[in-house]
Amino acid sequence: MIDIKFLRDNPDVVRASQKGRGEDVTLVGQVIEIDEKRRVAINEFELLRAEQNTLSKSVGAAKGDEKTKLLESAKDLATRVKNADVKRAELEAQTQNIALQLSNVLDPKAPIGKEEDFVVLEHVGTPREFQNFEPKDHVELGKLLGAIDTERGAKVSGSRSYYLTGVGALLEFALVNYAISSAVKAGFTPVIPPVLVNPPAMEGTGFLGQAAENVYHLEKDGMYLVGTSEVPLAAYHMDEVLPADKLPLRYAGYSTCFRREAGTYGKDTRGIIRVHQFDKVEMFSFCHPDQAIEEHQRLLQWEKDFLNAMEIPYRVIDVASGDLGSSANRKFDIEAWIPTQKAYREVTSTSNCTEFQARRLNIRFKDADGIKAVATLNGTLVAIPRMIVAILENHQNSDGSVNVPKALQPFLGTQRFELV
RNA sequence: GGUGGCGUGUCUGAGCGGCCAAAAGAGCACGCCUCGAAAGCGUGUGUUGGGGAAACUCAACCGUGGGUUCAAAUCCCACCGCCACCGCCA
Repeated sequence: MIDIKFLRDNPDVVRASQKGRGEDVTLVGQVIEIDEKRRVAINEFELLRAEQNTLSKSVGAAKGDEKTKLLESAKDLATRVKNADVKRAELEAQTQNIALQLSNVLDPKAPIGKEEDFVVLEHVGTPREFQNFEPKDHVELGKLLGAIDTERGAKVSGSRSYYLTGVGALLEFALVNYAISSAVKAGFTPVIPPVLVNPPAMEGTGFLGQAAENVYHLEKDGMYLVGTSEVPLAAYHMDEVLPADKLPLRYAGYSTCFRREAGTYGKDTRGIIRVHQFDKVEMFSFCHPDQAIEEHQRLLQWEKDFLNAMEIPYRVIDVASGDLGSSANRKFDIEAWIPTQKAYREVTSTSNCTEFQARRLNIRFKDADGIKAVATLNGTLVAIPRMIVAILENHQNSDGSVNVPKALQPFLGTQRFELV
């Protein structure tokens, strides 16, 4: 949620941000208008309440006729207080309601435009030339290696489902182990969070807004399945005040992620690029707002380190304003080269949510200047299926066997995946 | 799932319907003492919101949400959470 005081002082900045995102600009005016009314209502209520507090005290002290008389007027005042309070509560709720619809204020450096208007920041590595053979896609390779079984996945769980078997399963463990051990080396606290969360956690992280249709909701229990461990990691410190000298607090969460993938019919229907369930190691940082931009760069660097270790060519893009999540003020995606698609495809993503998410979740820090909202940032260290796709396709040999990146060899005990 | 107990500030822990932002202790900060420290002594120490340039002032907050009352941390109801015991269970 946006800071209403900031909005009051800088309405044009917020308007420009909304415009850049292609979102409703008139919300800004609506908030200002209702906020005005809200403050008037607060004032009315508080004046009446103060009067009531004084009167109530004198009722306690009074005796006999005096008391009967006072009670009479106190009763009348009580109803007026109640009415003023109801009005105040309504306006507070309305203000909140509209303010929550506003997205985070864009970083001025974020490219303005729609999804396709991203800016490529850099290319790392060179897409491999397949001289003597036609590269196979990951579905075919997965079958040859006994690593991925999408047919049985569909039989048991429908479309966009799969089994990782044999070296596929082993590859997941290796990726996770490599990711977690490098995260621990970098100072992250490894975390296995709950994936079933309650409404405050889900709402607080901002996933029940535009992204709501992609969330699995267990109505009987009033719970949600998370689409990323960002949710339980962010909510971990919900309603807490963190000591400033402990910042940044960095967590690496390993969890299963659930996504309905509503509205993606026909997109990536083949293989495991877009699935309903996958495992992921996610980095999450709570830091001082003044440090957020640097921290964002660090997260990006750790993501790049991972891709480098996997020996996969990729590019880094600065995601355009229209394609940012509502909490992010800037986002960098890493896209790995997928040979059979002759395209770069998203494998990781890191967002700077500044204080936007923390304000909703009520996560603050305390230093000499007082108590303020922290900044939160997140970034993918490794999303398993997409990384498997990238590894299989980029490191395949003509017979369908696949070379294992050096970094993973200690975890797998082999240099090469052979056909089954 | 059943029964019982409990939820108060950074923590422990008092709290009779009005005198309660809330005793006491601990912690923390500052000061005195000291060569320095510990101990001791003294002072201070919640958050959010409204108004105000500020000093300050007003209001709200005792798990959450309702209710009773002129007045609720205190009484009533619902929910959530924690603890104990029983039942079931990987």
